[in-house]
Amino acid sequence: MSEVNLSRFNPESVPSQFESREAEEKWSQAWEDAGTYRYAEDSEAPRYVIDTPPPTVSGSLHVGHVFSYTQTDVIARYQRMRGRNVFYPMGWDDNGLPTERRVQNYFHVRCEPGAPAFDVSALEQADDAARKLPPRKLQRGAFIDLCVRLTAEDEKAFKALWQRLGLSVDWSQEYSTISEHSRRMAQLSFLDLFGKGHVYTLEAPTMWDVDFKTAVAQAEVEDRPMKGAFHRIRFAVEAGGDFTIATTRPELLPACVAVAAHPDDPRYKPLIGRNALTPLFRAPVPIFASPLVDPAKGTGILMVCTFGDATDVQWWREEKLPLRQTIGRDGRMAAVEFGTAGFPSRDPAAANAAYATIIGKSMFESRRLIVEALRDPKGSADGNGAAPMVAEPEPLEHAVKFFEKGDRPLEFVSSRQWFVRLLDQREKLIEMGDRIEWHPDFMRVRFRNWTENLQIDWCVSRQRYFGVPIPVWYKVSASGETDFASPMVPDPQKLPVDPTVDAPPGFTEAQRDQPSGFTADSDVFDTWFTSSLSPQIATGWTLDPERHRKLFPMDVRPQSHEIIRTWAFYTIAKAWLHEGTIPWKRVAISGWVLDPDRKKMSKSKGNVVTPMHLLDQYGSDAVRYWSLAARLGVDTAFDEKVLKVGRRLVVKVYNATRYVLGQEAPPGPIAHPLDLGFLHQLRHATDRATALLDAMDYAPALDVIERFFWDGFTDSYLEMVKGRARSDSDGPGRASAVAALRQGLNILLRLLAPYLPYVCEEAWNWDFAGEAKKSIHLAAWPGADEFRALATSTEDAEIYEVARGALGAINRAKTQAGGTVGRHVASLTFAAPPKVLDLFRRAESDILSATRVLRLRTEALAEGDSFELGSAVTQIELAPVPDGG
RNA sequence: GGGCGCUUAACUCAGCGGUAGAGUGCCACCUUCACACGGUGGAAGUCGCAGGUUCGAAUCCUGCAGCGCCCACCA
Repeated sequence: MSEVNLSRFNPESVPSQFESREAEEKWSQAWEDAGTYRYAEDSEAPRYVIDTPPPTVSGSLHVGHVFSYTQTDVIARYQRMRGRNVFYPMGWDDNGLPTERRVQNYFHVRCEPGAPAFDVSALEQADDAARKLPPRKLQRGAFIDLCVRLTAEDEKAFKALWQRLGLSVDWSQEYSTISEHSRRMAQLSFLDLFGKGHVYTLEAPTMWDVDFKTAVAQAEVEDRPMKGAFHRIRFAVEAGGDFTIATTRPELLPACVAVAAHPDDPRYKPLIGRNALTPLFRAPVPIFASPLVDPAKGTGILMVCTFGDATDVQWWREEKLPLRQTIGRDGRMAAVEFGTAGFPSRDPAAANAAYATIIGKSMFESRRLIVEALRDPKGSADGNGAAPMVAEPEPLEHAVKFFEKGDRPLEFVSSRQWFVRLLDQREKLIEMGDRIEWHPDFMRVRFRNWTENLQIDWCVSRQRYFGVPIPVWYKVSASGETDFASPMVPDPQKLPVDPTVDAPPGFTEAQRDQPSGFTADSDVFDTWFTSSLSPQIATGWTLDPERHRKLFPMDVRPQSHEIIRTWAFYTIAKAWLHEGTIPWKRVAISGWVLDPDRKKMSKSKGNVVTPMHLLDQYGSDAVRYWSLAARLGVDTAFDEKVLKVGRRLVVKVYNATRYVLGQEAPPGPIAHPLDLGFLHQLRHATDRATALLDAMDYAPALDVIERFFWDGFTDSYLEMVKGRARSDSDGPGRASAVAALRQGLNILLRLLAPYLPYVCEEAWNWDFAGEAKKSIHLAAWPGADEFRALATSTEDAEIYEVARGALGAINRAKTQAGGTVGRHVASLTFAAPPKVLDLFRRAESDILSATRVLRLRTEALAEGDSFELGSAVTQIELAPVPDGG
């Protein structure tokens, strides 16, 4: 039984149209003031913990952000209404190269570890005069301060968008990946891994970006198709004879250290074990056999250089070949001298003359010059009068490795780097991935594939400035040699440190870079090293073990699929290495927003849609509707029509509430079978939506809720009870109708609240919020107890369904007879089996009132005959159109 | 080259073993007292192609094609 009070709501007291912009401003402020979405630190209520993706704030905002973040928010809101203590923080990823570039330009500064201290607090944006001077050099701490300052502005823009969009984030849990806290966490992570032996430093050939001048990790590398050409170049055999190799990188000829052919290739078998002589440089290099050589590719015999590609690195290791690094860290040809131990040559004078032309030149320029030289017969290794280039270059397209943010191909450069050991953890990491629920499930395959195919340990050191410093120093021997074998790390209590500024334990600043003193590791961590700690940063980890225990492992990690191999992978790796567990129970992978031509939106293509004007035009709720109509993991073409549909729903919710709350009746129970039947079916819809939301299927749940709202409520039930709800003669019927309308609306608003937080909050507050004005977003999700109290039955539901069907059948008959909705029907015959007729009669007056039928005849069909409710109207006669006036 | 996903009405998408669905758009009608950002009704699809399993397939299996994504040693 449910009692209703006389309505306290006057529809005239609210605007006749929903003003989204005003509602958004009003309610986002109200929620923040009231702490509606605050995580309750001390509560023992079950928690729901979200590992929010920190957006890169230096990037631009586009609809993709709105799309994926809204999908997380609906889950947060649902769980909150289910009574969970929701932990929903927001981080900002301000760490990394994009920010570094912006800060350099904005303030006209450069970072240089070891630069003198400088107070940046008064530094302003550089003006033209300042730009004429060389950039100011800053030590790392000062540079980081500027980055923090500049990104604070970007973060404001993001925060404004998130608040406008109605993300139910707990803003007291805000963090950024370069903050002191995050730096401390990253360094603690390093110390923990260091103590457990999971990190090591090594001088080795590493993938290197020549523009950013830093090492990069496998996860940040992508293949891009590039035009190239096979160059067929004749080598001499020292004992006599020659052969022709094919290469796409002739500029690496001076770095050639060996020649390889397949062991079973009859053409080259006699050469194995002998020495070849390179053209131009006359370097003697061994010829060895390797099954990795494809006899069908090129000429079937190839030159091995340090380093042309990953196979070169492998051969270099396996065959213990010498290192001849000609490409410098800037991508230009380094100065080397032939005729020395490192660069042997049978004709040093000719070799040096040839090499002199390319010193300091870029890779492409060097290639051009070397090819030109190879066309000259003088360059041949055996002086037989023929040019080493035996044919014109044969164009081809091949995949070349690039740093994902880079513009020029990666080179393999030997350098000292820090690595996290992951190859030895592959099986465990795969196991962790399998323990996690992936939504949608097929995304787990991406994780597995990546983990299985991991080739190298995680290179975490970067030769950059704006990042978390690697907290390491090295001893310098009495003779001035740096001892990389035994790195020194700081006291965990003293973090964060900057080793280029702070001295290691037991040393003083005066001993920096001195014999018998110490030297700093001047590198910073890969930004993923910090980002992969987003759960630990948010919980406080070892700094607040009790809090960490409550929040970790987390419930869900929302993210997009292109960073499974980075963010998801590294976060799983960190949780495993640090605590031997998974970081979260579920991963929710959002799809991409594609442009209407189904192409990925990207700044370079110029097809990016920015979100603000959409919010202005359609309102946040409608934009959210669009985001939430798309299932997890499914890429969706941007379609403004869906925004219109969302807007339509918002307006309908607003108007339906205005109407329902305007109905008045004396208190009375919900007793009419049609009313009970309506609520019974609403219960069904609620149960289905609840089950779907529990499985994170928010989009199908929205479909269920929305469909019931339109078809089950506004288009049918509401129309049928309009008459009874203002009846002067049927007091109990009127009380029942008004109570059921209010009850149904109350429930529907709560079901829609996670999707359309603004309009639902607005409508809720007209009456349902009560004296306390408690937010709908803290109201309970409609549950079984609530419905049980209504004592509905399946028979009621049958009455309601027959009534809906009859309404449709009569409307159809009316339209076909040429009538309109408002036209009265003089007489109508409704033919159905007795059982259906019986159900029909229980709601007859409501049906007739909604369809304006004046006189009804019923006709009982034989039970068991085929019968369709849609064609139950067997006769209809419209009433005459009343005279105008 | 390997893997994953998608292919259903003009458009955007649901359905995933039992007689083809929604919304938009289109057509007709309606100033009906919540809402014209509305209402009522209608037309519209051999569910990418070819096989197979089944009493029955858009739905399961196999193969193929197109699109997209992820991955793969640049000779």
